[in-house]
Amino acid sequence: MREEDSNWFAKWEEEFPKPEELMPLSQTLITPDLAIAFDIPNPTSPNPQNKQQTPLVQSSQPNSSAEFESGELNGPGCGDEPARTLKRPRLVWTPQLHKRFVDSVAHLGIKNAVPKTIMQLMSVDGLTRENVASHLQKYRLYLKRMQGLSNSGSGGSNAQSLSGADPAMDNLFASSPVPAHFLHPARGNSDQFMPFVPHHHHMGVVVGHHPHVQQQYRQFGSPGNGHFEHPFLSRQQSQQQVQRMGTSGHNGNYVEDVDSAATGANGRKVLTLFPTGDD
DNA sequence: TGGATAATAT
DNA sequence: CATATTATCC
Repeated sequence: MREEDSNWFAKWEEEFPKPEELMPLSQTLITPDLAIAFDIPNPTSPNPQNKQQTPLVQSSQPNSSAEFESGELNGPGCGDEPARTLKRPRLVWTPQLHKRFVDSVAHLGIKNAVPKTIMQLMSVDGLTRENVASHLQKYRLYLKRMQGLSNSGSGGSNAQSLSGADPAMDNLFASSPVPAHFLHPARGNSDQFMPFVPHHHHMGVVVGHHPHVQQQYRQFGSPGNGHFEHPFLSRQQSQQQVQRMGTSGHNGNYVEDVDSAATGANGRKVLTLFPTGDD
């Protein structure tokens, strides 16, 4: 008797942070396309910016970014985007993004959980099949690793304090609950559910560069949110929810809805996806 | 599509 | 320099 997923979609949405609940993140919430559309310098431009390594963290406002790209956008050769090669920077898989990923896979079923389908189901703007495929690969490894080690008990959905699992993987993957069906492949009853395509929040691609901040488990960021509004952006006004769950600096603590801000260091741009309520 | 490998970041 | 994470190639 597995919980019927009759209302899985409902739960799914529940798990997602609503735009209203999201915290305003003053980041470079601009997608390459959008940037181009606005005729502004491409945030993804290979601009050799100086590495602004701000040693200090955003102690004042953890959830507010220190700066925007407004100033650094215009740099030498920024106006000229040789072939606006929309070369997106490395995609940063945030726990939430992973959550969506896992949910999509779970809802699709292992059988249909192919990169293409997952990507489509996720409806994340900016996400490419390659991104999903790459991550899916890692995810599979994680599941495999876990299956091999967590065989005791069919209870099976536990996965965290395993001494065999790689710490790095756990960190990210443990952030999102792994459906039980994942640990046991289609056995006899292998049927998936309907290919329902949810159209809740949409995720946009954000390309920003931040000096630090990335992990979720650490000090609890004070919810002193700074509210910033972007001058432009009419379609994707997104806000990020910076919820940090950190406890005593110990590991073994998993976060549930942690949203980590992607940060890029020195001239490196990071691509971040954030949920938006637009479709 | 999936897996291995390279590249890059931390 | 080692490890981790993502992109890319086949």
